[in-house]
Amino acid sequence: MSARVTTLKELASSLGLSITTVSRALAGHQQIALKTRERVAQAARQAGYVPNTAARTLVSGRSGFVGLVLPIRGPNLVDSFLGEFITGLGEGLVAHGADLILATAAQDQAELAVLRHVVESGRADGVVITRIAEVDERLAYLRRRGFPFVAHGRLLDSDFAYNWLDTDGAHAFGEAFDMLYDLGHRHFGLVTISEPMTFRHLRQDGLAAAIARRGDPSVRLDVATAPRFDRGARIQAVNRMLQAPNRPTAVIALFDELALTVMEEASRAGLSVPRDLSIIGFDNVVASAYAPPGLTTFDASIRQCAREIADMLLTVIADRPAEPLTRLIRPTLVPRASHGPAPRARN
Amino acid sequence: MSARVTTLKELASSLGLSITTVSRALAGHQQIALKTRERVAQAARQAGYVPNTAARTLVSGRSGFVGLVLPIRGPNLVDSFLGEFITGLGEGLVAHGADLILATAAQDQAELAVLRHVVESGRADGVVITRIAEVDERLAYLRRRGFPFVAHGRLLDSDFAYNWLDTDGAHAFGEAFDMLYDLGHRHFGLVTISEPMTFRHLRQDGLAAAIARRGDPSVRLDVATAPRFDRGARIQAVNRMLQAPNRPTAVIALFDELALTVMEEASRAGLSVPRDLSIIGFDNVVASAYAPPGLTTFDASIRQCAREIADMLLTVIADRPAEPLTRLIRPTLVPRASHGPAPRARN
DNA sequence: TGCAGAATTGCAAACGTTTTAAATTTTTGC
DNA sequence: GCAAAAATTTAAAACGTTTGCAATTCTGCA
Repeated sequence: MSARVTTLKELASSLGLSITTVSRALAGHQQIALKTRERVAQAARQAGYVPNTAARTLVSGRSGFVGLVLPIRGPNLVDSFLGEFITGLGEGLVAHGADLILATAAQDQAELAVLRHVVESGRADGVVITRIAEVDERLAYLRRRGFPFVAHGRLLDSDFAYNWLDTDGAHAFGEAFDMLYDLGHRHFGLVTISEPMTFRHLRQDGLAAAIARRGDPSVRLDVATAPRFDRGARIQAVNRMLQAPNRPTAVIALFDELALTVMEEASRAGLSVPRDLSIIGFDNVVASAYAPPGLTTFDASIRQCAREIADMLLTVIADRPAEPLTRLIRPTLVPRASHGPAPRARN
Repeated sequence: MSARVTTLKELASSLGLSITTVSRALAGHQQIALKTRERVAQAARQAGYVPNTAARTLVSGRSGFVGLVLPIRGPNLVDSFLGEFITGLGEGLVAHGADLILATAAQDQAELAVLRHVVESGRADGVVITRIAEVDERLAYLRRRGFPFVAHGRLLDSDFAYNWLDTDGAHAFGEAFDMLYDLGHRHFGLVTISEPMTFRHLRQDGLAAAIARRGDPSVRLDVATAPRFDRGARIQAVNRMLQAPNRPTAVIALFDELALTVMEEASRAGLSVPRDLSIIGFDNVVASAYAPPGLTTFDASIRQCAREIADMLLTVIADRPAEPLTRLIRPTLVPRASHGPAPRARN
């Protein structure tokens, strides 16, 4: 019934050769006679020989896998980039014959524990970590172990170097501010989250820097903060901002989901976007194109980033470069219809 | 620098016990004295011992992994369910201590070759296959090998039994028709794809069956077909349908992306949804909630399905049940604002 | 033909675990 | 206090591969 798997031993005996020779022949060693190499390759192909991963990993110490720990959030929360990110990683890995292992961290489980398990069980040759927190124990752990990894995102400041790829959110937020300023806006709103993620600081700092660069004392910035996954609190915070006696004319949101909430609540409050209120997001999620009037946002090309992360990690694994690899990717503005000139009169 | 990994041998010698005893103690064998088991567990915890996956897999023949082959499509096409699906699989697997292997099939690469590699290299104890085609060589291969698998989707008819979980698209399409019929619609449009995927037939058949059940000769059905990933052709086909002298009053789309195209083109053509045209989709993608006026669709709860698939597969791996496991999940209608009563007068 | 040296092939150990069968220690019953 | 039984522990083989080193075969040349 269930077809057995061909092993090196079987292949060897069917060819009248030793296991060693067959192994070397398949690996393409020059020391094996060309004729033998061809004969072995032919037989292996015909027998459908596929080397056993476990055996190979055991002896070589290399698994050919790259690990990613997937945290499970609430029952209805799916990381909106997961699909893109994984597709990109897969693309980057397959070019080098590597595959991805996805270890899930249950909701109540520390992500670090799962990461440790992946690393120390020898399942992976390197790992990717995402969503870097202000104080990130994963980073510290991996560094302590000297285990190959690439971070998607950066620490704010660190006393050690590591491999990372990040989206230049600071630049994007500066660009957003400049564009809105040039459209006449002076009163800005920022909708952000309360979690200690570094990308939040980087983006906010980019905005602050752009404001400072203008040196215009008439610029004003209101900030609305809510926990990332608390939709109710988010809506409340947004409404507090929109319904203030003197509301901003332009709102920049930390990411699209927040921007979409602003658009919904603005429309619910009878405000017209972008006539009464300009809104700019970040991420370019699919819904941002569909939500009327079309959200102006930044595209970070997650898939491409993930692909590069895979490349970087494979380089780190293979070459262990002395200098850490770092890449800062500039997101591109996706201008849609949610931004426009500042309204003349105030309500 | 790079911390070494503790092995069973080290743990054993530090405890003054044999490898065998330590192995058994950690596995919780009753034959090992309770006191010894506790002592070993304590030492293992303290040393941070994690068993080597490769070694364990090699000897036991079980890897603790479940495989999924991820086909890479065009540069900008990401499977819209991938994130949800993987999250669900992860959730289902983690409960049993299993993890997921994601093998990517490059664009030009046969998915079957990658699947074979995953199966025959012993990387996985079972696999999940999705997007079942009318004639699916993966299914045939896995069955021939007797390798544990669960299919997400079904063959239309098969002379053999296998494990599957499917969304009851036939039922949903029947429900959509009935609802629209009761709203007075008699002239229907179906927007579908040309690829030989079984879900297409199942849904279309469900629609046909519902139409037949009514036995109303005045019911008319127009069909627009386009290749799944050819956006241009899709738009053309939709417009041909919408701009026909006698267009349908209600359109059912094979899935949301097609429905969204219909909504866009309808609005471009100056049609008001749902006043002039009712539209119903399938999948409940995120954008369907945002695209005005809000798409009525069916939610197949991919994440939950994936979770069940994981459970099923783990059962299959562990118990090799004689009878195949099958589950038909009924999707739930998500009524939004894109459907309504049939218009009185015709254009 | 014989021999050095190059070319080719093979033996055996190792990777870290599980598991069978056997050895050792402890307990029990009389 | 001793044999038998029960409880506990261990030695060694096995999983399928890679690889250092040794063995064998071949080639060219005297």
